[in-house]
Amino acid sequence: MAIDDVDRALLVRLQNDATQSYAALGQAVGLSAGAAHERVRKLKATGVIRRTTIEVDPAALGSGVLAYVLLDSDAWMGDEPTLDALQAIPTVEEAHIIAGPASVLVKVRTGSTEALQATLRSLHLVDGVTSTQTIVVLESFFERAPAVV
Amino acid sequence: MAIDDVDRALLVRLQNDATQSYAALGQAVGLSAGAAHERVRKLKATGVIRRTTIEVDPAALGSGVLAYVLLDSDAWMGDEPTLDALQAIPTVEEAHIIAGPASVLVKVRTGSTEALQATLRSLHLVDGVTSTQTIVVLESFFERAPAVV
DNA sequence: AGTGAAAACCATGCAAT
DNA sequence: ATTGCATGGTTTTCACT
Repeated sequence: MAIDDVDRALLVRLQNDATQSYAALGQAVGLSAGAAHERVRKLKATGVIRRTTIEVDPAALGSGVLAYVLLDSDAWMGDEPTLDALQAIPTVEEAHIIAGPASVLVKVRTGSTEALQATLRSLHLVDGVTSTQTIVVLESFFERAPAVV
Repeated sequence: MAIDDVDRALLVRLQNDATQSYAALGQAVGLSAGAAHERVRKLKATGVIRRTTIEVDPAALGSGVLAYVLLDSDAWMGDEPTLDALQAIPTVEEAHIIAGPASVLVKVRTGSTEALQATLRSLHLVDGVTSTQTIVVLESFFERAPAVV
């Protein structure tokens, strides 16, 4: 799909506030409400907009501990069993196959260091994992949505 | 604020789809539309729900390269000038002060390895940064929203 | 692709409990 | 804190451009 500057402007505005009306949205980018609606419909249909969602404050829900964990392995971990095992751990927010010393990088968010420890235990139990290296976040400067280039 | 199971159920449903009506939302958790609306209003007022937003597919917008970069420094980087400098680089999606060998961990998303290189150059120009260590993501298993515990 | 308007639907406020 | 209802606004569709 071809995405032009108007689409990008719509995406930026919806990223900031997805509750605004199509009338407001259209006015901001110089379009009628109907036209704005049609563009957003297409962006959703083609998958550029994955979904409309809420951004939750993890700290308000009691998840104040953030860490990144590097997983070393004795086998190739790029297959579905690994994905399933990692996805089954609710405190694992991201999982990536990486180039470099380790095999997999996961982002973990928990409510306490004890819960982090429990997650590390779960990670050690994933097939192929031989060791982990944990990077504990002391303070987050920011976590923001992907830039709309 | 006290968050109960009904609130959590509402949060999970809104994370999946923030476009549904309060009638549907209320029915799903055993509440009237008005009551569901009132609960969501409070969750927004107290900051548990930060905002309603769209989730964009970075790949569809031409950002297919993901990397994590560790920054070493010769000074304390936990202050505002560092935050501002990192925030000013649009390809930097997250920045965290970390415990361990390096000082700062940043998440970078670009459209090409050339653009990644340009971001690394920008990171080297940030005050205090002495060296960087880049972890390139080969494949993302998943990136999902924080779990509502 | 965009416009303008019509119809169905929903958010929002309020009185009552 | 929840309900049911009224109303003003919004989404959604459609004929026309």
